[in-house]
Amino acid sequence: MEHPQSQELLSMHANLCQAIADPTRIALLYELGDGPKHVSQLLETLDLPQATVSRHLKVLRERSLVKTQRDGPFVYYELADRRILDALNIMRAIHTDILSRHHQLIQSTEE
Amino acid sequence: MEHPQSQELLSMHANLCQAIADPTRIALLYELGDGPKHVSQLLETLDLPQATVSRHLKVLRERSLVKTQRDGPFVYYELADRRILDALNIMRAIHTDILSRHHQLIQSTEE
DNA sequence: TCAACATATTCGCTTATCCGGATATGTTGA
DNA sequence: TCAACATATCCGGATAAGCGAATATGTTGA
Repeated sequence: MEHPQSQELLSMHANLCQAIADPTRIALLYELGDGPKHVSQLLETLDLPQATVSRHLKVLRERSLVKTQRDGPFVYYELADRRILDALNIMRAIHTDILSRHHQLIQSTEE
Repeated sequence: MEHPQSQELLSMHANLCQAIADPTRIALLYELGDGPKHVSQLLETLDLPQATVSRHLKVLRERSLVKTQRDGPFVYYELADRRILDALNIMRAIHTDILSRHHQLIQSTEE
């Protein structure tokens, strides 16, 4: 298999991956997996300062991972592409496996 | 759908995603998608300083995304879990779609 | 044992990212 | 129009991530 990619494309690819490299943003994306929500709703479940959530939403917006829609005073955020959840789930599955493998290692060392 | 995750797990998840948030590491992972390669082979295709590649490989190693095997003077690197390619491909597909959507926007604005 | 090659690490520096608090902007109903 | 609420941005300062150059470690064959 060939994977020739320009430095430029690689950078942009990495930039997109950067968006999911933060715990708050991962939580936001999973929250939005349930459907569109406005900022106050997100604040409720995440329990973080409003400025913090807004800043992270901006990162997701800038990278086009979410889209927004204003409804009166509220701004609803929505996933722009649900495949982002697939990517996150794969990463989580890999992570789970790594953890359980480490766990096994520790177990077998202890006995 | 429920996604209750402890802050701790979210951090670790993010930490794993962090690994793919760099163009050099993405390139390395795709290179290793072809099969195990030693550092000099990776240097050839990536055309980067040896220290740089070694540092990035260390990041991947620390997060258990790659495993190593020494063969004489060479250290072979190999993907620990090929699903990482699936995750990367999804991110790339999302990125491609974003780009083409932007492109369409520009086109329709110009006309 | 030692020169030569393969790989890893350290150092000093620059740049990026994250945060909380304060403040600004946008929107509504009275 | 203005108070009240929703959201976004700005400002420092702290922490982390990136880099190149130099150096250290590991391995081999002579």
